[in-house]
Amino acid sequence: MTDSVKPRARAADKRRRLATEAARILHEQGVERTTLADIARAADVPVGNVYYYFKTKDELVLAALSEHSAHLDELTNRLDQLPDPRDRLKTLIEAWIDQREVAARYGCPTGTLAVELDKRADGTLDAEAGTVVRRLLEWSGDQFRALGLSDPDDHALTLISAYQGMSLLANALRDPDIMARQGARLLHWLDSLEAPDQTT
Amino acid sequence: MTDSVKPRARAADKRRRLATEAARILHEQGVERTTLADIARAADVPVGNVYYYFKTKDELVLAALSEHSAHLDELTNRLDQLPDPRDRLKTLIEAWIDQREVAARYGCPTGTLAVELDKRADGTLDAEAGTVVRRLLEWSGDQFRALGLSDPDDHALTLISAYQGMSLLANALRDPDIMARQGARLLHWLDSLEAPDQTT
DNA sequence: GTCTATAAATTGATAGAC
DNA sequence: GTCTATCAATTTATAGAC
Repeated sequence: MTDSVKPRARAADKRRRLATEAARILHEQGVERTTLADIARAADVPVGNVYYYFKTKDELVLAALSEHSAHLDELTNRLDQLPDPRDRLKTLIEAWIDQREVAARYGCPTGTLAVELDKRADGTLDAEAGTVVRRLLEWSGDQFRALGLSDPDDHALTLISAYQGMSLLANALRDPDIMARQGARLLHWLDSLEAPDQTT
Repeated sequence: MTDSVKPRARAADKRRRLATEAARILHEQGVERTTLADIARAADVPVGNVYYYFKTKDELVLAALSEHSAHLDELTNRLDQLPDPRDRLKTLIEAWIDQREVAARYGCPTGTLAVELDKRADGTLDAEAGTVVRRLLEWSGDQFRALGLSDPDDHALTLISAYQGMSLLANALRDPDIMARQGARLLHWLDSLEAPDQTT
């Protein structure tokens, strides 16, 4: 009875471990330079066994993307607990600054994945990374909208664009300080935004 | 006499053709997904002959980077003809907007290369893409400095970061309009910048 | 469900004829 | 200088034993 449960639990565990390690290694090494053997080794799973859980390498990439997507959900859910939309956005920016060392070393996980997946002939995964970015854009737009700002979606575009840009530059120049400086500027920018006066 | 010149001229031509096509194809397909055969075919050079001009694939990547670097030089030299630094920056932004279709399809050539080269274990090419970005940062910083603005280097960082960010988003979402909208915002931002009053 | 062995294909790079 | 043929290594994916 107990024996029939354990293997199943371990099987689900292996799948999760593979997805988790895939997310980490694909971020660090990139999609093309990462072999299935790399991921299998990190997840402590024999190479041939990988195909029992993921039929192709693309499916593993997709699983990694889902991991990042889940992390994003977790973060926005936590931010939604804050009553003030402006505080939510500020806390988001502070989270980016906190991650500056990782960003300087490997870039934004979703952003670099988007760049890499775009260069693939397949065409099946091209849009997937865009979906994650779009969700972040929509959540940000909601916050600007709640603040009563005009053009909330343009503000969201500016914010996320700034994040992707500073991550890329921090990564290209290997300088985490870029994240800190541009992050501080974004915080100041947020403070300067005012809703149009509705009383007139 | 004339015969001895022709082959030499054609040899230099082949090298240039290889570099030109490498720059184009590496931008479109990415470094890892582009084979030497791809570049050789596009440059109309037999595969085995490529190694006479470039000893390794990395050297071809480096040559492609030099091409992009030369294009950047050409652009800034042209912009330097304009008397007003602010006009130089505005014309630069307008050039970005003009390239929106290419950016939406393949991203910024230097930016995507920087992302890809960072993911390589080699370590020899990691810094090379950063060098090109840094030159653009320095040129921009010079313009802000000429305008008498405080923190010219931070302004440059904001500008180039915005460019990289909007290119990445336009590419990830396959939407050239993002370049147009964010470009317009940058133009407005440039107009709003004022030098600190020196008379007081 | 798990794992080993190996197939099948691709690709960076070289040898050597012309 | 130019090109063909090919090597050597890597990597995705499968077949089949346990």
